[in-house]
Amino acid sequence: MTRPIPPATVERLPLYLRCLEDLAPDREQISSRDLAALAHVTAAKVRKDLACLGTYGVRGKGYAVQRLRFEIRFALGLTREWGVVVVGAGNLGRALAGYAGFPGSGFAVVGLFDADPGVVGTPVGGLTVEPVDRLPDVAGDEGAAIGVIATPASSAQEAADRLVAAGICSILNFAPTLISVPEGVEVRPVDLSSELRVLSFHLHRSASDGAPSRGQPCDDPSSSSDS
Amino acid sequence: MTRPIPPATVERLPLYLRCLEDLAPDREQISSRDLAALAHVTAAKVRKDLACLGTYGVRGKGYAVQRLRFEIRFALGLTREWGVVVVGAGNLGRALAGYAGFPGSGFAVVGLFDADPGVVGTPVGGLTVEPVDRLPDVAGDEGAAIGVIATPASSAQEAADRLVAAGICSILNFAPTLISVPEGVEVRPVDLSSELRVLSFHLHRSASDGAPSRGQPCDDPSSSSDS
DNA sequence: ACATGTGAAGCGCTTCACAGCG
DNA sequence: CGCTGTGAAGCGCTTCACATGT
Repeated sequence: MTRPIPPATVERLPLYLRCLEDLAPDREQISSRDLAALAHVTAAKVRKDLACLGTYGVRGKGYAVQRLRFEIRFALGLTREWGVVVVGAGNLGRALAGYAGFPGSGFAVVGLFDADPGVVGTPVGGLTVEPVDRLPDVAGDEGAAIGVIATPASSAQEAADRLVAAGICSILNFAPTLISVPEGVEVRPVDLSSELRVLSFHLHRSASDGAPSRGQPCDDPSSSSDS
Repeated sequence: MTRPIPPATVERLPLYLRCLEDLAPDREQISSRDLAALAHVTAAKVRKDLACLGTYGVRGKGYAVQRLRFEIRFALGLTREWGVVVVGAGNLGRALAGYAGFPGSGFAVVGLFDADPGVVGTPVGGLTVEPVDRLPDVAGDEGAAIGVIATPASSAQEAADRLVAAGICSILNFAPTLISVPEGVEVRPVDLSSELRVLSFHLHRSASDGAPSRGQPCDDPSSSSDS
């Protein structure tokens, strides 16, 4: 039951959870097919993924929504709250600080830091921007477990070093650069520019395949796809 | 040479390109091993990926940096500039508008929209926030090809519908919800809350495996990993 | 009859190992 | 000799099909 969950499944569990959370409150059961439609995946995938949790659905009926929500939260470690610190208090950092810590999310932003003295002291949501030097203190006192890097690329490695030094070993990196960290520290890059470039690839490709137009090979306001 | 490039390779090309762009200007050659170290991947992967481009390296020497940069840009469709419109002018939207359109990126933000009349008219960078109703006009006039959704989840589907109606078929969705679009429209979700939840999974897991501490199983300030 | 759980087949990506070329 | 380009093996994920259970 607590067999190693495949990475691909771990990446989808948050998706299922969000679909389940958005469900009507009176919905008690859901089939793999219906959940698959909501999550934009296949039903077989849903069943295989959920089977990893040791959560048993009911044959002929489906899964108990409430139970399923709990099982996924449990598997993801969302039965407790994790402290998050954000480094970089520009627009992005401020957006992420508000975005991440909403009540009930399982995450609480406990610190927002910036290297620029001109920004330090600014109130953001319920927090005040602090100097990066205070990172170790805050992270330690508040028991922060996750760090978010929202600095320019040029400061990202330094931010990562500070986070690691403060005992944080899970990092979300929004800066458009790779960072190096000691073994045992997990970094997940989130990169706008790379995403745009991948979109560019597909635009470029479909522009070449037939349609000679300027990059809008779709003129088909047809079916709103799945459900 | 223009054989279908595997999706996994497409996702890595922007990474290689960024590494090449960050290289010292006088660097003329680079081996697959060195590029692999910079990109945090394996050398075999680099060679297989680059072979897809029909870009030939020089045996015994490596790849010509300049040439390689051009080939990757070409493959990604970055030899021209793509117009980008951003829907949602909160902190996130403003951050993305500045982030995406910097000169030389291959992208130009041509419009920033918001449904809130209180925000419309605000200057952001070189742009002014416009009402969403103007989206079709601006997207048409400026030839925008990519849309970025930076609205709350509750408005994301509507934003997507407006983008599609305006003829845009490549969407980057930063809202924490799935959106449905007609076939032929590509959507890439970028989701902070899911990323945090995946990090939570790993924290949770390593906290269970041995270390009884509060979620910081790493106390190992050892090697700064690879190269 | 309906929907889950699961072996097995299918498929793509990664890794290996080395031939080939500069 | 060094490094690329590439078949082949290895591995994981997805899909299929159906036995199983209600």
